Amino acid sequence: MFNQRTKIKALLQTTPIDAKVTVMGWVRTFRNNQFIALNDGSTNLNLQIVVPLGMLGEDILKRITTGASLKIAGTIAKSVGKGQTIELLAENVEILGDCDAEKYPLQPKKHSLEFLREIAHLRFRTNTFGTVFRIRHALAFAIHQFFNERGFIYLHTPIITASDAEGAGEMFRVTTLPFDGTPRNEDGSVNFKEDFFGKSTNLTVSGQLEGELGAMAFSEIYTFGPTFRAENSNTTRHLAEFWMIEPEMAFCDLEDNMNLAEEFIQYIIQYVMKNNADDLAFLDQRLAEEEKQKPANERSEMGLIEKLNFVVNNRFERITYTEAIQILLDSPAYKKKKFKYEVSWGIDMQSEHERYLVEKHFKKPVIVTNYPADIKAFYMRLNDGCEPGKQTVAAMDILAPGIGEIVGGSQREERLEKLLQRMENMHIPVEEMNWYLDTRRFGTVPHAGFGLGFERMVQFVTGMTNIRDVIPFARTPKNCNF
RNA sequence: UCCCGAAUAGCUCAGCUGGUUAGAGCAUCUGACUGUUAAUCAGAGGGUCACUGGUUCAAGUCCAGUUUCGGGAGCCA
Repeated sequence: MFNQRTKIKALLQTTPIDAKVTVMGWVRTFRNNQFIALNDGSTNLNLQIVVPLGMLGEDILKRITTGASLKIAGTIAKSVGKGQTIELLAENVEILGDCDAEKYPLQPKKHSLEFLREIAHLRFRTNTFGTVFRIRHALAFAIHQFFNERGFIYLHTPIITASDAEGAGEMFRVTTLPFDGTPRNEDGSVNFKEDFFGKSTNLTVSGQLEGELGAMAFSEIYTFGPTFRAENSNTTRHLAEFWMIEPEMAFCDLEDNMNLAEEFIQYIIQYVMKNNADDLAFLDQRLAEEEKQKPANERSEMGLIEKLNFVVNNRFERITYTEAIQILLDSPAYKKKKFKYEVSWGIDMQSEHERYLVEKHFKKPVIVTNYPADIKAFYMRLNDGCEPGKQTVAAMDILAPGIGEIVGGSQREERLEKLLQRMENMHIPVEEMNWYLDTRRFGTVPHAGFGLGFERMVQFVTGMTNIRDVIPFARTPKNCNF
């Protein structure tokens, strides 16, 4: 019985005047006892339903409230009023689900994002979040399409891992051991032999190491899955559970890696611009109104769509870490002592430094390459021929305006001896990593890859400033609702 | 985790140097009206001023602690 319904997006696209259709959706507003703004989530636009005066009894009219779900049959007509091209002249209105107006928290008015975060189970029904999550979907789809078109294999790397050498922060423990009467060894430490996997296990912080194993057979793979970090981070760009895309390519160097990352980002933005124009238009306007509230000197120079167009049509700036440090040292900000943190070759650049490069100096996405080896992970390839004391690795970070680091990647160290040396220096347990090292023992090849934070990408494309507003149900320290 | 700020009606907020009965807009309810666009007009109901303790004749207001939220920083994607 429900198959007969027509989606509102399709109606607004095809405008089939005089067609008899049935629509189903939720009431956004009911004006004048006569006009229902109906939304079914297929688009951010509503379909106006016209209920002829006197057609419905008082008892039914009272039940058409904001949030109620309806099934309406009628005829599509050119709209008499302004504000929409077509409307549905109702012939039959059925209430599928009532919505108590006194208890329903969503009103036909502007709500704060903070309030909507507290009712995340209902916020999909708002214009803003409907739009954000349609774009999130479009980005996810575009990502799969991009890699599929290029012959990458989608590899499902494990979520539970026994490796603690991934080196990307605190991990969530996975265990079935009881809290009371935990089995102990003679020295008092926990006896993980009794645990489900017979060893200590955690949720993954990265699929990269397993991804590399796939690339050593398929040439190109990518992962796209959830990732977990038990960091006590309370910021607008961190989550305890987030999604990450990690391509890994054999026969690939840092240059190829950068080219792919840039093409990739431009491709998925273009996909959304083409397929979610209504959604982007809504967000563009939303952001423009928000900007108006700000003092003139804090307003961003570009609108959302303007910014996306710019990113799609311009090459990213590419500089080495050494050049980046020099730009910072030569900057007016440095000379006026505006930076809180020191700048010198060897530092791990702080947010203020990255923001200066991206937002003030270049005003576009910037790829920084060849970082000092001391501040980067063990698996990154050591560059040959460095100055003494200035050893660098073939790493690259893409920094985006307003977001910061959106991509982190590198060419991997494929030379067994150098990798072993590096692991020893960094106290990585070599014995436990033999499965990883085997790729270097048996037919090793130059390879590279990167990780893209999916939520940060959604933030960039939607202009949402808080990462908790671009994931359906955010997991952050002290918050695991819904 | 650190720094700063906030918490008053369902929502968004006002409430001054402490002083009668804590206000507004929107939402809700009742009624009117009907081609509306977050409809409009009239009226009504709605509050443990986050929590705990303290100062004071008197605390929404001052102080301390706790909780939660927001912004920034660190860690990072």
